[in-house]
Amino acid sequence: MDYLDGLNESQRKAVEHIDGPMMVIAGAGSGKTRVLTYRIAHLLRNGVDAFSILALTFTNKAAKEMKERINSIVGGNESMNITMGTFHSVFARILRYNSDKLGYPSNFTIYDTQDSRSLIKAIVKEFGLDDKVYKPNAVQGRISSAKNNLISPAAYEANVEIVSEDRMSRKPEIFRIYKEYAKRCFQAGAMDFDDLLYQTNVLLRDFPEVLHFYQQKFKYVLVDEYQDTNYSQYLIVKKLAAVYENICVVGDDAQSIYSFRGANIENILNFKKDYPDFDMFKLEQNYRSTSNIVKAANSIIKRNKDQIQKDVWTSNNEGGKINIIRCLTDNEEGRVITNRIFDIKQNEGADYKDFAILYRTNAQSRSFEESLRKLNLPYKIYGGLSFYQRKEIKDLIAYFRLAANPKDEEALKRVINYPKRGIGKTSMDSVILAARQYDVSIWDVISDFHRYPVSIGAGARNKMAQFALKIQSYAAQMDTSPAYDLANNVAQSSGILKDLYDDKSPEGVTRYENIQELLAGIKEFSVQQEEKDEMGTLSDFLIDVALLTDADKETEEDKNTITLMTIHASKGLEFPHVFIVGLEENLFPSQLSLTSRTELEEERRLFYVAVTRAEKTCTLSYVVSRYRWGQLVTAEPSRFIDEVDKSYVNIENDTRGRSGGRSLSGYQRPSEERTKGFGQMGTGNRNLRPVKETSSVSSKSKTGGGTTENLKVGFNVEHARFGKGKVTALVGAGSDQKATVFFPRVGQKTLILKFAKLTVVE
DNA sequence: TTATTCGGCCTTTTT
DNA sequence: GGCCGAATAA
Repeated sequence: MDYLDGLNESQRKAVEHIDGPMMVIAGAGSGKTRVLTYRIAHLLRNGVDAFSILALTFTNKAAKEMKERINSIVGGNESMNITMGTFHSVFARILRYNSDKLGYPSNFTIYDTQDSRSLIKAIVKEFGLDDKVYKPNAVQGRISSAKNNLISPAAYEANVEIVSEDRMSRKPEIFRIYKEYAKRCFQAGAMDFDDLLYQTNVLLRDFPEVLHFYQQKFKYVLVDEYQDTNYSQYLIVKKLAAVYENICVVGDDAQSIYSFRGANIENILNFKKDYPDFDMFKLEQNYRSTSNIVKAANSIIKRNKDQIQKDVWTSNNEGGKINIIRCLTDNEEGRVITNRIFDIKQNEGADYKDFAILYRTNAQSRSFEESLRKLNLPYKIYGGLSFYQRKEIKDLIAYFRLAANPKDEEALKRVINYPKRGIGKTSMDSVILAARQYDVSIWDVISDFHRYPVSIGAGARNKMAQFALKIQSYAAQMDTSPAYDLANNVAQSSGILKDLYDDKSPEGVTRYENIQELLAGIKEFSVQQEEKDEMGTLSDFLIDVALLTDADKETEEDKNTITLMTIHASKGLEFPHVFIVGLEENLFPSQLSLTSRTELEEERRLFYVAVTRAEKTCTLSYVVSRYRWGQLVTAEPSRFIDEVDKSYVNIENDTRGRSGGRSLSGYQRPSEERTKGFGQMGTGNRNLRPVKETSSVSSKSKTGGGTTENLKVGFNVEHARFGKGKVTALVGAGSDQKATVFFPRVGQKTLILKFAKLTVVE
């Protein structure tokens, strides 16, 4: 039992617990993943069949890593047979096997957030409701939380409390939208993210034989990050584990940060009710952080009222104090933090991957990106616009989705006229109207105009019929060709590849490359499937795509880079040096979370999560004024800064009460010298930095005509084809003026201002 | 039907 | 500052 030696007492006890319900409350950095991994390995060593283990993780990447670690402990590749992944991906697959029972096609589509929102928008419009009142985001939120609490459209309508809430908020028609939304998703053969859990519940509720099958199959159930499960997930787990009760949940109430998507700490309390004789294990020794960081984190979280008593401690070194940095603007924050990273790297020989910049909102990444780029430091942004959310990727995937399931209306609407084939809005509107009247999907209409006649021009009708034929020919290959062959065929014959190839602007080139990258990814998928002796079809690939995030798609070159991400995305990760930025009132804590104590406590837990990501150093920063909605607004330091016990804190550059910014010079001067040294900034002197000109310049130049006499050498400009660049020379006069512009990625270009569309940017 | 511009409205956080 | 939809022009 050599593998047990590396564990501490409480870890080992948890690992050795085999049968019966158990809960592990694991403080931050206490080796939670380790326990989970070792416990599964231990189950396998003790003769438990890998096929009978279900492990639900928070990300697919975590699942992948865990499988690898299990293999390295147990040897062989038994972990391959464990059902492991996120709730969404595991149950999406289970739903696929059983979709016929629920009346869905087995190739059902998974609608992402954008798809659902656009469907809701369309419904609001069709109902003639005001989308200022029925804001798609808000409506979607209502529907989503209904589903997460397993409230069907009918139950929603019948629920007095919910309906009166909607009336109070002057949105009494939400129940109708929900009903129509559910109907249309079903008609389109589509499930949204919430459906993957909701429909799983329906399946297990209405089909006892299915429930029985999975109860027998999954004799051992493990759930990671249990504090972040919602009611819908809770009930799935409860049902599956009801027979054997070999259920192990792992979590930390102090790190519950997903209540906005229905996560419920109550699930931890319910656990005690559901399994009164459960065994509880507490992991309280932190192996990750210095004692200053652990103590500081404890001093933060103890302000929350709602929590399970825990005493997280560490035997690690004291380490440095938590640094607090004040900056004047968000741009300066970017520079200061970036320079700090550079210094630490130089002085301590740290790697880029040892650093993380964590923020509350994705929008904050901009200033850090800019300064990191200027210093030529490698970084990777997680979240935000992910690879799979890019337009060109979504476009191609929409074709794949249609091939798998032609009734997928969101995909159809997306690409029926892309690349352009002369099917305009007017024709589409008539078809949509007809589809509603016949009460069928748009696909039904365009694939059979004889049966569903529509009064539109013969030209448009022909084009649509042609499009339908094309999709049908793809669909025919769906189950017979490997994913890559079909994908490649679709990319070519849909015209997407050509459309992007013809676009020679840097953005166009990038888009083309992205498509190639996607195809390469599919190729890899095909090869992997072949190794498993399965022919991976494109629709198998689609499940992965819908549920994959950037965290799951890490490439070799990303390995040694500085990490930029939201605090939410950082959960479960750790870094030697962590920078938590933007600690300002109304930003962190968020303005939208200040109305109740529970909301504020969740923000505080978020802060706790952020601080506990740090191993060696933790730095907090805030800004005096920040650009928000394009305007400079003043900010107050976050209350959270004051909530950290003063004995673990080192306040730098605190110029409050003194003449502003003076003590900051200690940072700025070296930073500028360094910037110059890299030769990235051109002038290097901030006083000479080009500034935004009056609107007359940009509006004149934007229209493409007119002169740009206000344009000066040294200005930063943007050109539609080449992106951002700097004007290096101007020749000529009036509308014949020529500008020589240096674009970093393209090189020098001479543009005739009469034709060039230059926008002056800062 | 398509291209282009303008104005309104944002914004938490993610599967 | 950026996105989306409506309005407008070609």
